[in-house]
Amino acid sequence: MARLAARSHNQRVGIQRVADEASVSIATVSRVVSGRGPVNEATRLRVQRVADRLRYRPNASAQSLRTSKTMIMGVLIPDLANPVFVPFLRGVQQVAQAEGYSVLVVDAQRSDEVERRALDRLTEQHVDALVLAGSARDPGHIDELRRAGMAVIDGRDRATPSRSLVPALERPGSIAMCDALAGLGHRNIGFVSRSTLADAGRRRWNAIRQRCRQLHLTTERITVNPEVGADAGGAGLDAFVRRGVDPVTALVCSTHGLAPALLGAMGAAGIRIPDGCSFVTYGDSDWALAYRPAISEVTMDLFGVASTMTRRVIAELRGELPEPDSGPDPARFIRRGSVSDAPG
Amino acid sequence: MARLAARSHNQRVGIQRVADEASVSIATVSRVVSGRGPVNEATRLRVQRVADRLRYRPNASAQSLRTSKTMIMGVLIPDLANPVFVPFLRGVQQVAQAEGYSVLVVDAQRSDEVERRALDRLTEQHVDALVLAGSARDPGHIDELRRAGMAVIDGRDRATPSRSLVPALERPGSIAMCDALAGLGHRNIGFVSRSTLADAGRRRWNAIRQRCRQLHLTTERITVNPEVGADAGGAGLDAFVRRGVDPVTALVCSTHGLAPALLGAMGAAGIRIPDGCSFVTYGDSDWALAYRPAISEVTMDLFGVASTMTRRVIAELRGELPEPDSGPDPARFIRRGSVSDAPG
DNA sequence: TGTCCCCCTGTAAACGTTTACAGTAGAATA
DNA sequence: TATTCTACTGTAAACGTTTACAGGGGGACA
Repeated sequence: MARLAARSHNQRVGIQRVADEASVSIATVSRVVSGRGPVNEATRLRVQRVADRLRYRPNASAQSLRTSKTMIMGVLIPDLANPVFVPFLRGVQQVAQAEGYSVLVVDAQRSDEVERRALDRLTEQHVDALVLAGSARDPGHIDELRRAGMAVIDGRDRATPSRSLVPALERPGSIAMCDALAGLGHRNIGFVSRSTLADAGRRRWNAIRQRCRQLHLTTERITVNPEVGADAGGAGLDAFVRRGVDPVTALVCSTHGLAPALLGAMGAAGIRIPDGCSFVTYGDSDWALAYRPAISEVTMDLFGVASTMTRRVIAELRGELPEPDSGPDPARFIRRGSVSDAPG
Repeated sequence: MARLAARSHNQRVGIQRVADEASVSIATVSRVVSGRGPVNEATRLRVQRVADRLRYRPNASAQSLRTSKTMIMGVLIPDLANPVFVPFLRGVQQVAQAEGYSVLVVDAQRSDEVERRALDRLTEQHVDALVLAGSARDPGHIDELRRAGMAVIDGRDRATPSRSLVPALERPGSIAMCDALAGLGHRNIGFVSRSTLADAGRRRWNAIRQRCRQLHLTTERITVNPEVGADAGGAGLDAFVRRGVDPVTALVCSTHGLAPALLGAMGAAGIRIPDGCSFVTYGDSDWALAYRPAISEVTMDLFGVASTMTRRVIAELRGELPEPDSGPDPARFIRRGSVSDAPG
């Protein structure tokens, strides 16, 4: 008995039920709840009240089936484990939510196979639009989606012809940093990393080297391998920083995870920041601000980029024209206390 | 002309089209693509080929409308900006994806209002299930969803009656850490933080104090305010660590963002880790492993927790019985090089 | 008072599936 | 050969909306 009652309560209340209870046709109910079409004020109130009382919620599947709009957008993240993409996701999420869209998130987990399957499912799931963070492994697939009428926006769409979003952004950031250091009189810049350079590290090192060459600065690649820390490694850095001719006056840390260890090593070796040596790292870390002196960083505003992309794709969906490109460059060098004029 | 062709190409191919082209009824097509029901092998092949050729994709909205299953699950994150929740999201995502579900993610942005609206939309969106990270601000709302037949799983469901997931997990981690330190002979433990303690900090400090009292250890609250860093702050710590009677032999850092600064200060003050003092922090940081000595941490396996929760809710959806509670405790103290026996 | 118009409301046809049910053809059995 | 069974296939009715179209009732105008 109780069971039956529960069941009947489970019965989702549909438009028909509301219509009956309010003694109108389903068309009128639809007009009331969707706010489209003319309806007498008294009727509107009555229907509204009934709908509220019954806790009527329009069935999204039926709506999408009829209108072929789901009000869902998909976002494809190459690798959620990489914290770089979290602000991106937040950016999409926030704008989408504000504009009435829900967000279906897919983590490709760095796997082409997973990405392909995920995209397949997304299209079946009938998302209205697709926001791509970073590279699409299979551009053909994407084009196909576009041809099928889906709104797709890709990091690549931003002028840059680069294949992937992050590298495309990182380069200007590295360049800005080199320029800033040069402007402060630094002539020899050290790039500190482990002996093997991952993708990101290689890109950064290449960008720095290239820009420094243009600026007539010299660069040194400094390897800490692998036992850098408060105990060891400082001596090696010391050799670069304090040598008589052409000392390194600014150190760039290849990756954000290495920085605390490096800072520890420098402290142990008696290298003061920024007087003895300026210090820069990549990323967007909570501790970089907490440190004294605060650590300068090359950062990417992926939150901002994602917001813009999402706004664009929504504009496209609505047939409006996209907002103009504006705002500050998403890749920036943020100078903090850890960077000062070169000595001498 | 080209335009018309494009349009016609845009026309989503439905089950009818496939049926016509393969000279069968739509029922048969449905049977083939869904794999349910008997169908002659030759027919199956023919239909399959036509479907592939036409790139037929069943319309998800129609399917859900008919079956009232969306194969989407929602996950509600209290605050995506808090990196603690990222592994949680990954856990949900990964399991869901593997089991054929898509994930609709909602960021409550620490706002009750946003959370309420998001939940509303989720229910309209007709997700099959809901995974809640952390507290649900409005338990009534959740209960209502449950009554409406949705599978909902909440962090609170794990034995602990605590209101929110993270605090509930963090406490055992803190306790494990205290136990470990006690086992190594530490008798006086310092808790280092800024002068004002945020929620998380307060919880940690309370847990530590309470456990240490049980273990007959003494605790000291040490405030670094706010200019700790390689330059300053070390002296203050020094006073606690080196004093004659009852020195602090282990420092616990209140929050992961403060740790690098603290380590810098200790290095500058000449406090060696772990010989001069053991060191522990909270969180799950990439740099904690890179540091030398590697930093010990109190961590929460939110990825694991989320996986389990998701598997559970999927089991519920399928009417299977949930897998038994197993695996290691999600809250752990991970001892690394930064912790050693107490001196003496 | 008759006519036109406007505002509101109802009817019914989609949207693209799944699935209960009925039907058909051929094989196997009597 | 007649019957029953099996294995497959088709028909049609949902699922819960939106929306084009038609209809009805009253006020304004002639």
